[in-house]
Amino acid sequence: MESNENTRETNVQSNFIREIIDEDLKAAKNASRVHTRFPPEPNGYLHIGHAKSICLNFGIATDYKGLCNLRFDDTNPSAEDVEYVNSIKEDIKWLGFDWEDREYYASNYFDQLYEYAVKLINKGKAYVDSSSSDEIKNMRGTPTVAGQLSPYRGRSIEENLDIFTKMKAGEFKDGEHVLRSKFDMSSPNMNLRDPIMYRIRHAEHHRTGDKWCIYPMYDWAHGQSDSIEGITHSICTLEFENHRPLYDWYIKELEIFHPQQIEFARLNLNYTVMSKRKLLQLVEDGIVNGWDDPRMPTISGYRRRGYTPESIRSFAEKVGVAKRDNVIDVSLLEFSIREDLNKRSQRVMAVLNPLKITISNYPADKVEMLEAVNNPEDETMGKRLVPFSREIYIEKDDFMEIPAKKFFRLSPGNEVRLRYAYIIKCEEVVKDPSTGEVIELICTYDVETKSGSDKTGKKVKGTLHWVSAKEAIDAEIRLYERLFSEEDPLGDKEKDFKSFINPESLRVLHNSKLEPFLKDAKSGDRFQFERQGYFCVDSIDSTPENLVFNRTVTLRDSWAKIQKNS
RNA sequence: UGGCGGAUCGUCUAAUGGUAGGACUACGCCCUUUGGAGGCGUCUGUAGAGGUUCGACUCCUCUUCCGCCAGCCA
Repeated sequence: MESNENTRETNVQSNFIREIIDEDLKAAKNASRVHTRFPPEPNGYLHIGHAKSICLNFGIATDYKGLCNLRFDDTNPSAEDVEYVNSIKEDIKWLGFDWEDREYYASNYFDQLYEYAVKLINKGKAYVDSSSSDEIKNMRGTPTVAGQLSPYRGRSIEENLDIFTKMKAGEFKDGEHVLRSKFDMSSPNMNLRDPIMYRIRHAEHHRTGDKWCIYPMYDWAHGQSDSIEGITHSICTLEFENHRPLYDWYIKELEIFHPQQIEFARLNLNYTVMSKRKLLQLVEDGIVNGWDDPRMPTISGYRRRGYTPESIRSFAEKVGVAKRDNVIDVSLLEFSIREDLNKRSQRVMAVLNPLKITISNYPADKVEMLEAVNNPEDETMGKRLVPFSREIYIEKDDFMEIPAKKFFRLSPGNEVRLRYAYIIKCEEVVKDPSTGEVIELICTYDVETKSGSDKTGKKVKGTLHWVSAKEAIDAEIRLYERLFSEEDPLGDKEKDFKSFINPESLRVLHNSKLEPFLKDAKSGDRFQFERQGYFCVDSIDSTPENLVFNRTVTLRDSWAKIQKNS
């Protein structure tokens, strides 16, 4: 349906990172090269916070005519999986970015990293520690108390080399030894207290199989990986700021290319959680239906929900880049998708909760085909024909037997316009005798008021959407709301975040009636259901026989606001 | 109370010694055959106290508050 799914926006706003790059370019640093990278660990699906980082890194590369690599930080085989690398690649592509042939893995560098480690041992800057993990922990000290030197810290270079070789050769069990850098056990920066470089892990790696049984720690792998790839600007989140002195030290001791690390504040959204660990819990506990559940803040979740790549890119642009902690209001994300879909989506009429109307003075066998505009924001999208007949459905919410103040819709004796059709008047209310529920309305129409040729000058306050009963097609509609009912689900230290799940986060409607235009809707197609919101065909569960639509986002609803404030 | 980093409308984000601006939200009004969209407008902000200066969000001093760091996770 959309042909321009993956075009780039222009007019990007500057930020402190771009200013640093501007200065570097002015000073002709790195031969005026700009090379970034996006370095996910394949241990979960990408979320909207990653989208910010992707847009930042790939966006900078594009705008400065540089390059951006995709590099998987796959240094921990026990958490990682190819399922995740595939989903990550799909998500980045869908967002509209291209790493060309630069798909790299930290595991590509395991041999080089091993050589670097040997070099550090030879320089007397690394040693094998044979303490247990508890002992190491206890000797580390606290932020205010210096750590103690490991009894193994004084081992000779020869002995270190010997044991490290045997570690690699698989002669020890998990946890028997680690390789540590000999840095500073009394540093006030905990990251510098002889950080571990290698641990023994007899685990199958999704790329290197069983070639290795020692795996580098992130802190040992990351900076050198950047260096090997010639990354000029290594952009990461704030929590790695404390690690930068370590990365700089490794680079200096190894005498290799020095990428500049720049830290920015990660994205947080209210009414959701953003850590992969917590999202994994929601998946594993069955609270949501997988990583791509439309309620998840994952890229695949938003995609299935009906968000466009453009809307997410535009959102990433709007939130900005800075160093202070932030919590973005989800309404900004919702604004971004409405803004995009308003311009491009096909309009259509769909009755979510049907109420039958019989137009008593309309001929029983007559069917009129009425002209409807496909998108008032874009004339080139043309028009379509919608069938109209004696029996139609309107939305239950569009009728009130005793109208509230400012209720402009249908009520007994009142007139409203049917979109693209006639003005009707409610003459009679039919109720279920046992429950008192309104089950049908008997109305009359004014033949002179046909849309487009109405010369009666009649003015009505409300316009309703509708579908012709006989021609209507059925569909399942999934109404999504925010996943959590609390703005900050992690804010209460006493209660588990999962207890704040919004019970209304998913409501399924089975009796919805759609205009026949929708019968050919394809997986992923997006529409505006007039007066309701934006919906898309579910990519997993929808079939031509059983259409399933997901509500991406509601339209802004000023009537709901009036009700809420009264 | 060790180190590092932060603090500008309700929420984000600009202003880099010279008119505190934009976006979202909220609230009005106009318009409307989507109570949509659009248009116009309003509210609200430099954490506090001193100092330097003709002039301070910006520079200096002190204070307060917030985040991160004690994984063989990333």
